[in-house]
Amino acid sequence: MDYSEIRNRVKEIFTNYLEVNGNRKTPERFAILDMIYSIDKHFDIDSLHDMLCDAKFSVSRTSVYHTLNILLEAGLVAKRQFGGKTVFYEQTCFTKTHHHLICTTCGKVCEMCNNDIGEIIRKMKMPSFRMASYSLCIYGTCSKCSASITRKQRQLQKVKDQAKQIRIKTNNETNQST
Amino acid sequence: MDYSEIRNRVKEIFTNYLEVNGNRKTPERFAILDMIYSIDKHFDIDSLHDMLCDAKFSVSRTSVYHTLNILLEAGLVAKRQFGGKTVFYEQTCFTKTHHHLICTTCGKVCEMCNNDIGEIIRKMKMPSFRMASYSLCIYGTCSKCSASITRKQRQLQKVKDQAKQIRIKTNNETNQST
DNA sequence: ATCCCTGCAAAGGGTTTGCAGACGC
DNA sequence: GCGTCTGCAAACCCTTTGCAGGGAT
Repeated sequence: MDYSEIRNRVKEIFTNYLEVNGNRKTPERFAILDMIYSIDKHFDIDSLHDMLCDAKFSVSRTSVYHTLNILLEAGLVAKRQFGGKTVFYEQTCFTKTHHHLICTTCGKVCEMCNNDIGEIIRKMKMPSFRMASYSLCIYGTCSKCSASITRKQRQLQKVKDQAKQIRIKTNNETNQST
Repeated sequence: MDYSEIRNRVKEIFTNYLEVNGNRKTPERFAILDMIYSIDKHFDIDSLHDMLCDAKFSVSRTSVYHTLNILLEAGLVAKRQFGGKTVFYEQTCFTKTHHHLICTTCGKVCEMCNNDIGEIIRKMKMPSFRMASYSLCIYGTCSKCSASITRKQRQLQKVKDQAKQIRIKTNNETNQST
């Protein structure tokens, strides 16, 4: 399914949801939906708002917040929290299921696909629970931060070694002088 | 490993962490750690604070916040966000790995164990990423809410059916009168 | 014409910060 | 005794709420 078709389909779904729930079909709401489905990664509310303003479609933050809540209820977007303060959102329809790799050092979040996990989760027995969606967050250290931590540790080791050398030297001198 | 041994072991780990990082070993910090490891489920900061006050160990919220950050860095607790506003925490050491079932209707969070998933995640190839921990959140509807939704839908259907019957009756009467 | 929606401004609430006194080291 | 920690109060910031005007139905 290509880009424009996805956008049409989600628009259709949203239209239907708004009608069923007796909500109004305002241009702001469709503009927000459209913008969200033009972003293929997770985003925070500020970025979304900025993007809408840049696209010459100024919507107030209030409306963005309100519309996102409707879209959440409609199941057209998902909320994501990766441990930091910022709350992220992402599209859910016609999207590859993916997981998140979160670097606890720099805070960077990467996406990763793996179909095995999704299958196992869907097959999992959940007594008296009807699953709708899931979110897998993997915390750790990215390559960049791993390298920088190793570098820091090496530097620390160097300092310790130097201190040791100085102690040995000092001891020797003290011993020689006595 | 039994309860008191776990508490001793985590205290040891925390002591070591504080020493290595040049932090002070204050009674508040150990009281908070001890309280956390006496709670075997996730908890929010307010509950933790209340529990400490109830246990005749009044610690300020500020200290609770600060200590939790240290414990997070030390890897002795994990932060959990389930989509709502509240931030939860839970113990990480000597704890059965578990996943969370979150009811998006009532907000209730249940814990569920499944070893298969943990194994697959650990075996998963993550290019240039060193995994430390993971969090799996499963969103859906719990049995109670499922039942109540079904009930509501049935009621709605009943109202619609009644309306239909009235329409039919009215039509018949209109037809008869003409 | 109704009344829900937008958007401004203000309130709300959880978390962080500044600072003075206390206390671990 | 030094330097950091505790705890109070205030600041901070994201999100929600109240309200008046405007637009969808």
